[in-house]
Amino acid sequence: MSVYSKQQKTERQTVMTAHKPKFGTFIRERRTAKGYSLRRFAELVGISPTYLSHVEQDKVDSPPTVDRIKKMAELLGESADELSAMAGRVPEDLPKIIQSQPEAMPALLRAAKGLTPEQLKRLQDQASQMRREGDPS
Amino acid sequence: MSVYSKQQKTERQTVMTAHKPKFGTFIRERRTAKGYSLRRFAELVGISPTYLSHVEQDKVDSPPTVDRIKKMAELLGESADELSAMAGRVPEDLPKIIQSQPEAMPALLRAAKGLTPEQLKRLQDQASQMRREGDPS
DNA sequence: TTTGCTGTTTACTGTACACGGACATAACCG
DNA sequence: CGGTTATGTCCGTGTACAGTAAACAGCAAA
Repeated sequence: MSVYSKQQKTERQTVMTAHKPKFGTFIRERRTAKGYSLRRFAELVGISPTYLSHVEQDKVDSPPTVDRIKKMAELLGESADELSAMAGRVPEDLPKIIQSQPEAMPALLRAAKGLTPEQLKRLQDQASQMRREGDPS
Repeated sequence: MSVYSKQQKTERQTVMTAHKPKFGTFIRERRTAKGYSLRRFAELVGISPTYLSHVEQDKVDSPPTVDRIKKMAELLGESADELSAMAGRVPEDLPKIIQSQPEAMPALLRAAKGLTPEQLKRLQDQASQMRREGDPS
């Protein structure tokens, strides 16, 4: 470690250590419940059996990328958003949405921080309605 | 490339190629406008002059990490969110917010997709008001 | 007891994100 | 004019992340 790199890899690390139900453990539980062998499931997801084994044992420092997580979710009948959160990652379509309005989207998220699921649902409904109404300018 | 790795590094790549105003070019313009030398600015940001030079020439495949971008924004008097978007990255506090409500937050963002800045502002205000009202359950 | 599955371990690979030292160029000062 | 100092750049190197490959051990059926 040199004189630079004073505040490196902070975000990912802290996020990663935060997945409570253990991503790998959860995947293994669901995979076996679905009757997939490790090799078979790895093949369907598009990763190596080796890597899947490591992931399911939580032996990897950072979980798979979002596209693989999405594949897993589809095969297991789970929510991709839920799995992504468990893995400490952001669902793949969200960055583009955020960057399309670099000021307003982050501001909205920060304002929505801490709200209950019910409150968030109401917000979501209002957003949908705005879209139906069209641009009011 | 082996039999696996069929759909690798999709997200980052596509996002990266999307920064229109060229992140590096923009940084250089703002830095020189502020009268910082490359070495001085690099020192303040906490990166090496070499690396900064590469970044400003857009010679790097992917721009700096969010924490360094944030530092740059502060020094240059620019919006960290704006710079992050330009670099194809998500502001560092957002992943945690999203993951705190893995279903509702992505749903909200998707519903808000395509709305105008004015509409988003209205949503944001409503969110702020909800928070003041507290949990209605 | 071999075959054929299961999952696991050790070692290796390629790319992203960065650092360090040597370098060329221009400005400044005596 | 020559030497010093500050500018930015090129080339090589290092490390972490996201994986792969080959070889392995355990077990069940033929």
